[in-house]
Amino acid sequence: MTTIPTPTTTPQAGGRTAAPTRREQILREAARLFAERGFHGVGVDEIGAAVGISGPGLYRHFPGKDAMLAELLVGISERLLTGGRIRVGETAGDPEAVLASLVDGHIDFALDDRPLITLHDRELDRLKDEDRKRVRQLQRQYVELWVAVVRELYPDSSESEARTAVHAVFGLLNSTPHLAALGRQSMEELLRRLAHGAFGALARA
Amino acid sequence: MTTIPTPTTTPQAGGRTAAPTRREQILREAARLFAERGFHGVGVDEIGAAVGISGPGLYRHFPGKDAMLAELLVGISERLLTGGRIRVGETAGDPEAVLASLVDGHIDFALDDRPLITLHDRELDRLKDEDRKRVRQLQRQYVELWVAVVRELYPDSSESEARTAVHAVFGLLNSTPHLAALGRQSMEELLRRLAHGAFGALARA
DNA sequence: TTGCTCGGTTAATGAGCGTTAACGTATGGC
DNA sequence: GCCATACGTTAACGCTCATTAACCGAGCAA
Repeated sequence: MTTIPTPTTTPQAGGRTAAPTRREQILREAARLFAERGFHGVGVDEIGAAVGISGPGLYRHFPGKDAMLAELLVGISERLLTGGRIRVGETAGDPEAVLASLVDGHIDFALDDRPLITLHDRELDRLKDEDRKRVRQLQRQYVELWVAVVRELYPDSSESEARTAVHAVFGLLNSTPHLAALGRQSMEELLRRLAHGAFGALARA
Repeated sequence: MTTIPTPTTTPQAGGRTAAPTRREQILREAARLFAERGFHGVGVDEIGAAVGISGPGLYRHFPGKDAMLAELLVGISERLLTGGRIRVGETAGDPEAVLASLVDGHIDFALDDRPLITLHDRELDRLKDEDRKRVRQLQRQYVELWVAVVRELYPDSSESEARTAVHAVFGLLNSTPHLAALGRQSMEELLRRLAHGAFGALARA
């Protein structure tokens, strides 16, 4: 494991939208392949081939295969959380609007980044202890965002009831990767209705 | 791959509930381990150790590691389908009752056999083409069972809408493996309400 | 007893794969 | 012009791991 100029955070600090750097290409393809065949099911040679370089060439960009997975999982967790926080901030005060915004955000995410969503709950255990702890912490905070607003909206439900419901709705929304039919628009619409329908059941106790 | 007296179906043809045969022990432990760490993440030595024998001893009971996974996935798919068919038969004529029964059955299954439910949609791709086709066919038939009754109950929804909703509710119910709190009874009750809430959203179009 | 089958054991084999070594080549600042 | 750096390449190396070989004791039927 030779040391690399590894930019622990995302590259190009400015936030510009330039041509995708090689690093980003690799991450995207690795995500796709990991999601398709599992972390252990994909070889470094395959990942390399997917971006037009061969096997060990990857080690110019990442210290190892593990590091790719770690960056993917930490990255997705961070994006989910900060996205969620922004949405909560935007609509603060109106719990119904907050929940709607969280649902919409999560749907966008599930539809745009299927492979990452898949990885998110499939391959967490392959991480080094440190990374896994970080990811779990981020996940927990994201869930708490939802739980808080759900309890505000349905005060009769208990803490663990709300938390379970949130996890269940995540399961519902993340079921997306398995399907393709139905087109983006109607998919969005349908998932939204199903999610709100599920949450609504918390009221009719 | 030496040939084995491999009983393609389940052992002890009588249907008695005897002490679990060695074969069954192995399958149960393999399911647990595969669910925890993924098919590639578990070694045969580990599976052997889990039942008190060592690595290659498994080959007295299965022709290979793949065969264990195949039997698990085919088995669960068959049980889901036949269970579903029985429930549909029992309550035929009353779509609402049929759907309720399917939901209850699936919940029981998800709560009783978490590891298998996890495997079911995580490791399908590790199967030989033949087995994978068989599993997918069984899954499809099971889904069709649901789709038929959902469309009967909500005639306004299109075929693909109904199918997507069914998959989504599966995702909701199968989210179970991730949690532990809340006790069996209330978990059942909550999942039931969430699932019906989601389906109900198909009406309010 | 004999000898077959059942269910184990440990040691060897051989492939796959992550990682490292050693080596090239363009490019861009000095 | 020079040389360091970035980015690749191919060829080992070494480990893990599924599978096979070779061997063994306990029942148990004839």
